Amino acid sequence: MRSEELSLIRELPLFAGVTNTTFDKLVRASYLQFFPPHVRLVNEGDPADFLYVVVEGCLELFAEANGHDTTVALVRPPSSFILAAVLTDSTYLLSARTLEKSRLLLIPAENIRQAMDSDTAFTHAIVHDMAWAYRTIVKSHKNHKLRSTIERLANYLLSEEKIQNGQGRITLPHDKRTLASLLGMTPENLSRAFGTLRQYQVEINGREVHLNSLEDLRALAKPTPLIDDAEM
Amino acid sequence: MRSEELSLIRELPLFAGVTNTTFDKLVRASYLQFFPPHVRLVNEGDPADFLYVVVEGCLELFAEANGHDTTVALVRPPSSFILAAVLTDSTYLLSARTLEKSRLLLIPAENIRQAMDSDTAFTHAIVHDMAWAYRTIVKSHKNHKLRSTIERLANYLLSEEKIQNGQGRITLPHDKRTLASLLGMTPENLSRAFGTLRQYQVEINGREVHLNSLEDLRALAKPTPLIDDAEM
DNA sequence: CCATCATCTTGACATTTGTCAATTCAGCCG
DNA sequence: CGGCTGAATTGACAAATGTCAAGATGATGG
Repeated sequence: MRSEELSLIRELPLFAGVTNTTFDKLVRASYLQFFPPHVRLVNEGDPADFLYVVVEGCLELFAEANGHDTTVALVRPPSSFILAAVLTDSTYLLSARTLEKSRLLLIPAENIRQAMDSDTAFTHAIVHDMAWAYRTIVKSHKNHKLRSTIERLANYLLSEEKIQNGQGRITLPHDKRTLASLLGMTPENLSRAFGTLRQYQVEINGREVHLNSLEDLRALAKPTPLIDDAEM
Repeated sequence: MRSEELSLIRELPLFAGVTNTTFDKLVRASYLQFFPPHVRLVNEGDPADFLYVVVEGCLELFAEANGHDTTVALVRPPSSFILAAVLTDSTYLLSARTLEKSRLLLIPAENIRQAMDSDTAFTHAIVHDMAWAYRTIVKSHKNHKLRSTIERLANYLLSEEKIQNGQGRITLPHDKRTLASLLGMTPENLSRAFGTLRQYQVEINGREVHLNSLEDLRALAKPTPLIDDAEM
């Protein structure tokens, strides 16, 4: 592992405040690897052998049932995923695949548990990671139970606008199939929802989206920090 | 606080393995109180001043938006709630109200954080509680995104049957309004869904439900441990 | 530059779910 | 016992969302 990579990983929230000893032990036991796009890395139901950390790229967490699948979350650096399965020493509840070429750190579950026993700062970092992940999915759950598909799309666009800070001009970071699945709708319906948003001054051209009236869009979306704020 | 109550609380998963010193400090700073039914205790958006532990009774966690509300979870003893808000020192994402007369332990957030700094066993208990809560809501999220309302109801009935161990005969623990909201549907639709289930040998009489063919119901529900198992 | 493949879009239609209003039902209190 | 209240059910209808099939579009490689 090169030193620039090491320092990148050292800065991850998961390692905030941990001792160098703990960090060295964890990293020595881990694997840092590139994976090509569209590779399935985790299968729901399998025992949780590793904690994954996204160092670069983008991962999709999804679940399957009845021949359908649905996207539960998209994970970008710097963030771990499937932490809860590792902590409870049980099976993964979600599957994961790369959306793009991605660099991941794989930390053996056993080493995570050992580090928790010996380094309180690490345990604290774990607690924060878990709490953050929990709040994120609670928000997503509220988003789905309280809003229509069009409202979810409108809020998604407003969130992206804030993230990309694009002065009302954003680029969709994923293909529309994936976006539709994340928003809990079919691709056909996503197309129609974009059509409906035209009357709110939303112009779409491939992945380029122009939000010509943030006011109009906000009036429709009614965003609230209790669902839409990213916090951190 | 009486000694029988104390020992009940001492047995909570949240306090598993913590030192007597930590436990005493926490309990001395806390309030153990009865609350009547239908009392709102927590408002989403308010700063997280307390961690709540359900010692007796039943709590409903819900969220509001656009004049609607939806039930996110029902909490029974022994379980804490809104732990994540306390750990991140932020605002509650969910509101809470009693469904029945309930006894709650209110632990000041500040004391939780202090105890985490001084007692590693407590931190570990917190980690497990969080991980369990996270997995629970991930399952709920999958339940909603991957299943129809009837499938959700069918699986709910099967889960209750397992919990109540009723040989195909169960009693709904809540009124149907609440059940409908938990399952993400309207009360009218819940009625109709019960009607549909008649052809799967489900008889309903007030809150008494007879599942006369678990096989038929399972064929419809297609339960999976990755959504429906309670684990712990 | 064309052929090809995948993605996206559109239209017609089916299904699911919600809404509103009316009615029934059950518990409770005087 | 009667009447009140809230919960639950039912029916008729509307709206939201999904499905299937057909085209359009856009990127890619020979």
